[in-house]
Amino acid sequence: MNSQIKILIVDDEEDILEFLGYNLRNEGYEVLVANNGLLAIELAKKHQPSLIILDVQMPDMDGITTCEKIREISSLSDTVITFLTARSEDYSQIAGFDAGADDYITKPIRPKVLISRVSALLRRSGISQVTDSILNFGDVTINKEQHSITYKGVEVSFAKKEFKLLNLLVSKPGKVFTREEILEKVWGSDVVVGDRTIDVHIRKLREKLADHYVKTVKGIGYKFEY
Amino acid sequence: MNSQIKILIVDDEEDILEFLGYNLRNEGYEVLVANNGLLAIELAKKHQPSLIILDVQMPDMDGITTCEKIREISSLSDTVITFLTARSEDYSQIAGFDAGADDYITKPIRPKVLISRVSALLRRSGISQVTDSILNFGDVTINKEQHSITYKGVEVSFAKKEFKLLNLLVSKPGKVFTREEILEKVWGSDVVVGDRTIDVHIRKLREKLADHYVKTVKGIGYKFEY
DNA sequence: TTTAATGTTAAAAAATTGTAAATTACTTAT
DNA sequence: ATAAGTAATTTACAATTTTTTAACATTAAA
Repeated sequence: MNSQIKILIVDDEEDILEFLGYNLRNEGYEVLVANNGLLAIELAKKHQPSLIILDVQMPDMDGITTCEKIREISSLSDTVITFLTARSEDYSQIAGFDAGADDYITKPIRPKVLISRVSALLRRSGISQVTDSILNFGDVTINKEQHSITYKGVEVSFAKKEFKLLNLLVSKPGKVFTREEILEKVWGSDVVVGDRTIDVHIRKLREKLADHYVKTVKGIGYKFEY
Repeated sequence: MNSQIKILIVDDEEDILEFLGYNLRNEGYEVLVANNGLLAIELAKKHQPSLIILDVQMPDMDGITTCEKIREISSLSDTVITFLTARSEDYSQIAGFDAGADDYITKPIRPKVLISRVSALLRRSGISQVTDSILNFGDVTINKEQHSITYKGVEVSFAKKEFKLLNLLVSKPGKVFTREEILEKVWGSDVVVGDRTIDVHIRKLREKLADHYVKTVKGIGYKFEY
């Protein structure tokens, strides 16, 4: 179910808000609306929607500016932003959306197209999974929200770094993460640690889960398989 | 690397084909060209490019018609189509979307804009991730991201150098790589290794895959065939 | 046939990773 | 503020895997 996915619609035209809102609510999304950029930013901060649909042309603060401001908010880095544009609008105007939009939807809007576009966007950014924040891999279940992991049904406690490391590996099962990548993503780019630190943490994961989940690719790095 | 993302360019002007082709190849894309709609459709069917760049104005069959025909081909439903239009052609921009295009690029084309637009399009449609790292040669499948190779469906483990060597050979099937080239690309220009080192590694490849994939060209080097 | 080039094998050398224990850094509760 | 507990890192060495070498066999082209 979509029941907990939040979508924020931003447009100065009441009609559009209603039209989009109606259709999206119908699909089970939780819909928030704003008729101007400032309100949009406020609502976005407060509710952390998964998706923001943003009209380009608005009085006071236009969509592009709003988008840029939203992109500066780190708590919203996972939020997908899509523009709403009239077909006639010169693309170059929209082109500034390198700045941070993920897609654009052109008016006039056909409901079916809207729905499929929205669900594709959410799927693509992995939000439909993240939002319920429970991941399952074989005997391993990860609950990001609760920061807990169960192996074969029983809860296993993971220290902070271990959790982060496992989450990184699990974020793309099968993909090999190089030592550099791991250092960068788990420890941070500026931190310097000894040669064996990663190995030791990998070992902890293997101790707590079955060995076969975390695989060494010698000379390259590690990957998660299940 | 982008090395296996295919882009088909369709334009009746040779200059444009060359210009676009040069710039896209430079970025690592595999570029196909067609100077008319019929050839475009044929090539598209055969190679299933990720992106088709289609000039609107062409003799015989124009871009819009071509686009409509391509959109009827189900195997190409994931292909992104973008039009190429002169800035002044306003109508075609609108008609283009109805015909099934995903975007349009206006002439004159600036290389950097082209590149960023293309990568944005591919990113948006999730293609860069999906296609990115899976190569197929007969019974051999190479997944760079997973750093894994399967032969006839079963995974075979390749050490780092072996993997690198196979990838080099495979990067241009049929091309003969001299020993010097191989040394340079796999070992690096400054490394000095004995005479038999390459042979031993080639042997490893042959052990793990069927013999016939890696062929010796005596006095010159080795090539990959399938 | 001759001969330079390549194939084959096993073993040595080098590189990389695994592990346990000790140390240091942090947190938490008293 | 201090002690105790937990987490993170380092160290030193073991184990494993990869890469190279070297000696000899085989092959294909001139």
